[in-house]
Amino acid sequence: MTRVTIRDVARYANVSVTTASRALNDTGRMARETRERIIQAAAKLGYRPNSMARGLVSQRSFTIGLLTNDTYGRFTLPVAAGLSAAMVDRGVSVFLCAGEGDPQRTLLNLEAMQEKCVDGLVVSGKRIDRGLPVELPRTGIPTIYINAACPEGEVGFVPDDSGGAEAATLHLAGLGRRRIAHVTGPRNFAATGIRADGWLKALDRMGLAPWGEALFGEWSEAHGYRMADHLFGQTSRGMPDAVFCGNDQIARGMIDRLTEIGVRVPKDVAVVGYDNWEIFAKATRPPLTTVDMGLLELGRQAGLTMLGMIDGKPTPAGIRRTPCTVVVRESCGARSEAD
Amino acid sequence: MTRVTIRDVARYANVSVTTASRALNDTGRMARETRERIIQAAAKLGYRPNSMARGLVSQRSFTIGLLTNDTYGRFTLPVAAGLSAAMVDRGVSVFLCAGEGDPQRTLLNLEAMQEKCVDGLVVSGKRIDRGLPVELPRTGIPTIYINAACPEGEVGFVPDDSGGAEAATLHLAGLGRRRIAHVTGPRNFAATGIRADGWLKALDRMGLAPWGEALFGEWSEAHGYRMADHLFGQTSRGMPDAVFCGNDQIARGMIDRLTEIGVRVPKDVAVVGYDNWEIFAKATRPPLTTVDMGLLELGRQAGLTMLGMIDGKPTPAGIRRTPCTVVVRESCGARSEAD
DNA sequence: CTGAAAGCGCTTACAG
DNA sequence: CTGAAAGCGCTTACAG
Repeated sequence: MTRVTIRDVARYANVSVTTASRALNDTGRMARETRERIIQAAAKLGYRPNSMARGLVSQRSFTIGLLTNDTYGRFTLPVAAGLSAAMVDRGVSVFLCAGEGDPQRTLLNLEAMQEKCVDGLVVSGKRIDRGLPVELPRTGIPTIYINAACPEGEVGFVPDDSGGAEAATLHLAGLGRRRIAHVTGPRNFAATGIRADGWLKALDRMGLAPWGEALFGEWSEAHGYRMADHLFGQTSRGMPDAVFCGNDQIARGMIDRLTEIGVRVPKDVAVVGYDNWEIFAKATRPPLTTVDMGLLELGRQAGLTMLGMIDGKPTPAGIRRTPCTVVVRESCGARSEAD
Repeated sequence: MTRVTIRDVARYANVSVTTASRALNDTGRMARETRERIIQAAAKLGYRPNSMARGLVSQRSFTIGLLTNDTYGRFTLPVAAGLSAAMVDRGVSVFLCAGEGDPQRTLLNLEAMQEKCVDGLVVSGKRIDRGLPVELPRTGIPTIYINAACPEGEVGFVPDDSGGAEAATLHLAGLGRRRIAHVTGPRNFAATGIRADGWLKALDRMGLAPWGEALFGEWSEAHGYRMADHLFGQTSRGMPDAVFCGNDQIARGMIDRLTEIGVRVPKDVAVVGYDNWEIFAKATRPPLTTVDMGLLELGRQAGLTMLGMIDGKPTPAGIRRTPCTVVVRESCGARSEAD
């Protein structure tokens, strides 16, 4: 029942612990035959190196901490999956620390991570203009900020929301839409501003005028629902023929209301969402064309970068923007004739 | 820049490492004054015990592994948050291992957890009748199964779906509804059967006959949408005055379609969902009364139990069912007059 | 090519 | 009440 150690392996293979260690780590030079004999002995005995012992001497724990304040994890979970996948292949595991936006709890987690001697720290949030509820003490631990405010001189990863918004708008324009409105979340989120800029930029590129101003509000269905009335209620001033929404919930509310008041989607109005929250986007009637932020890949990239930082590779500070893509479903009519 | 160790603390407080260790761990007996002096020295120097070193000698890593195959984490995330909260207070951190339902990856994670010498393992899934895609090797590590198939002789946690379904149905009956239908997910999920039984049990208790059979299908809005037509399409055979839905998505589809065909919710028909997926339930028009599975608390309970198992406390095998509660919103009319 | 020894940072008998 | 020593399971100079 007691765990097999490197001593057991060494004894079994008739070598010293030193040699066993070298064979198992593929370092040093030794007779091929010896190395293989040792490796086979390890396999035979079901040897697993004790990473606490290994960490103690090598001063690396082969762990990183993921600090998140995104309780429901819609953003963090795909990121975590990508991160974890990149890491596990290299033998590093990730601690999940749910801060719940509470300074007390965050601090507790932070201390735990220090005691565990994590090799790196990933701070993951749900908005790019807010950091942790506490100041991160200067620990000297490599740190990456994902979807969170990234302090000067640190490295961050963020989806390229400007590019995503542009792509969405260009998709609409490419389908012949000319009067493209934008309904989005609260004005005080950095992301809304960036997406609105992407919308304007794409319109400008196409020589199109924006249909009114960006309609800021909440990230909710209710906001989309209300803005449908706002945009399509008074026919006097004409109507947009497309709406680019700041997230999928808004798009859902928009489409639901449009359907209720007899505006046909996509025939009369094309709608694009943002987030590609699949369970949501696919259930919208019609299924929602939306922007995917590529969070899984973002997490993977961040993981690779973290691995480099841990290995001491020089890593320039600054924010990396990873690509967003338009996922075409049916709410824009791109497939109305094709399929 | 180099980390402060217990030796630094000992030197600073003018005691041996042994005494420092005892003071910091609050073991042994020594002059109060000495103990306090040491603790203050530690605080002053910002000492954090190295848990790898501590783990090496105490044969405990103060970590557990959370193996999940619930990619999107709707179920796992609240569970993980509760688990983590219960654990962090006791100094144990949790590794997040996303198996993605892939045997290869799951195995890799499992090996990583063994190398990390986790004190416990939590297997978390999204359905109670499916386990990990690989057989868990007999490691002797305390293990808890949450929302996943729990092998004979192991300990598991699961929401009390039968009780939840009963409570939902009784809520409906208590509001005077007499013709209560049930629309739910696929027949081959264990949870659908259990919830359907709860529905029948509650009806029986109230002396009510079920309105037709349980309508199995998918866990989707589309299914709810279609079943609305099925239940309310032909007026010839009468209509239910309430529908208990197997999850919130089904309820959402149901309500959306009901509204479209002119059936008023809750006036004509009361609807209850299941899951209390808030972002969803709150956006439904009207906001959805639904069953909350208490996943956060379930996770906390599991964490406490795990802590006990790690400490060697005898823990009877078997499945624990944690309570589900009805969250009242507006889709049943419980508040139609009140508010 | 191989091994004995020191040491990573702790805890815990054991001795005083 | 306090400390010197051994040891947890590894890796890595150092010596041969």
